[in-house]
Amino acid sequence: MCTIISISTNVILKYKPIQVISKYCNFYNMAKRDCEDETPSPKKQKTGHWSMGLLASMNDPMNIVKSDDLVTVIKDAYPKAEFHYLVIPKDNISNLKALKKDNISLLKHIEEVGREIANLEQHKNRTFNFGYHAEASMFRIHLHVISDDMNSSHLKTKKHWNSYTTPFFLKPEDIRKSLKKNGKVSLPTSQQCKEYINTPLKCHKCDFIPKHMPNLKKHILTHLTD
DNA sequence: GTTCTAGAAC
DNA sequence: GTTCTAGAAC
Repeated sequence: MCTIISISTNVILKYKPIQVISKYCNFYNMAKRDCEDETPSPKKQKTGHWSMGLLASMNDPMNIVKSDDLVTVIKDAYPKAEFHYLVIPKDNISNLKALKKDNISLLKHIEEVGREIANLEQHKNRTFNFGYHAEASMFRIHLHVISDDMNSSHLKTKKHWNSYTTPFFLKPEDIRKSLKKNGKVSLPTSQQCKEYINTPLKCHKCDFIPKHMPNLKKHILTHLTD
């Protein structure tokens, strides 16, 4: 856990400008403290830094929806729709930038498992979207499998909304294609990511332009079907 | 990733 | 005065 952060911090130190270094060092120190804390609280000992949350979740049998040799599927702890799952590889791939051509078959498997989950009997008459966040907050790549109702008390901010409804939400097949073609994943720049996240709110199912999030949340109820 | 809250927007 | 958003969290 500490090793991963040390390596990525070294890379950041090599390439990022000073302001960003300070931001990441701060993040590094927080995570490092969690790793090194000799007398952690029981809660801390279990979960560690929040960015490690997925790893803790996938190791807790209570959270596991399905697993096989290659992947674990968990329910998102803060679902942004009525159904929201994460398909996570057992192989420790920290983020999309760490993907190699060798991982293409694993990515295909992740998508297959995602489709299986979406096609479960309990999800009949539901439409699901599949994607990776261009900039994820949590370690270990994870495919979002999310129903398109977007109806959830945990969906609160413009960032939440736009992270699933703009090109910030990367199609799994595009990830695989760019990996096959270029040997690495082509990702939007951090500036592009900011623009996607700051895109004015718009309903994902019609032309409705909401005034603000509460307005949008009320509006999407009109699209619900059962 | 979430929580909290100051101050902007209404 | 209330609602809403955006940024800090050491």
